[in-house]
Amino acid sequence: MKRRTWQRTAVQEALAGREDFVSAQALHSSLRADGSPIGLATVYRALADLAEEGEADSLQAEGESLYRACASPGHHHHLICRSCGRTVEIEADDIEAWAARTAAAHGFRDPQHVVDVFGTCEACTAREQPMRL
Amino acid sequence: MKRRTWQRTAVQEALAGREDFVSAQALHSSLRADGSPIGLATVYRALADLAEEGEADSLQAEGESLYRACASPGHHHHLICRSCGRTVEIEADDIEAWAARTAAAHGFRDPQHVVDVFGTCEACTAREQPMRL
DNA sequence: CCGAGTTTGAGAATCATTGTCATCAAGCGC
DNA sequence: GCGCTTGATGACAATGATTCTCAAACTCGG
Repeated sequence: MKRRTWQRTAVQEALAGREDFVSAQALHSSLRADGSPIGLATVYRALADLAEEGEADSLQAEGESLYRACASPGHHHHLICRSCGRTVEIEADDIEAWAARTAAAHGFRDPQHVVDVFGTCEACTAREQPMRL
Repeated sequence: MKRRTWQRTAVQEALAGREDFVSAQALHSSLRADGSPIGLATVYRALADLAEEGEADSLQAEGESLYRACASPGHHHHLICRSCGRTVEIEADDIEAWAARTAAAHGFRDPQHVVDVFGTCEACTAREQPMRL
């Protein structure tokens, strides 16, 4: 059976408290900074579990895994600022349909897909090019 | 200036000779198995270069980078068998448009996107469930 | 409260990838 | 063809994220 320990709760809450994608390492540092004596391995395990249970989304960037608490429970994708990490959840039924159709057209079963859009958000665009004129 | 060494050529050819995504390690083993005394670091460097020059596609899976020679030069996506790695290149202008539209709708600039579809190809489906009845 | 079975955590271990640096060789000018 | 300059190579160390190990601590059902 799955047990409810304060460590798991702490990870869950720490994740819920941010709206950007974080690495396990960063979340661990953050927790330690807040005075929690949680172990690194535990953070990894908790995040992996959350991701598996669908309570968190994960993506790979620059060789590390990043996690984020899911705002909406269902399947969705992300629009991520490549500069500040701010993330917007987006739904795209058209994409789901397209992926399923494409897979089927080539005889592939059990289609899964990775669809993420990266860009520079307004705030970061403004910060990087302060009124160039 | 960029020099043309037999090592780079070997990597390029080894990649062109396969139609699935391979890891740098696997490609290195493969080359060594064919009698080439090429070094691992060199394979990594060559693949990174090829990817940067747009001659190879790369994607992250299970914590490692996989590479594949590009059949079509332009922008495209992949339909990948999660069991055998066989890959089909797919084009999806609709997706490009959707990604651009979505990014713009949220004020994001310079949209880039990651779109890959995974599934189990016919051959692998057949192999894994040999006439279950 | 008790006992069984999970979970934790410190540190070791793993694994892909990158850096180091002495040596090698591609392409230049001659 | 000859040498030279400089980027490329490769054996190995170093890095960095993630996972494993295993004894001790803890959760939950009874």
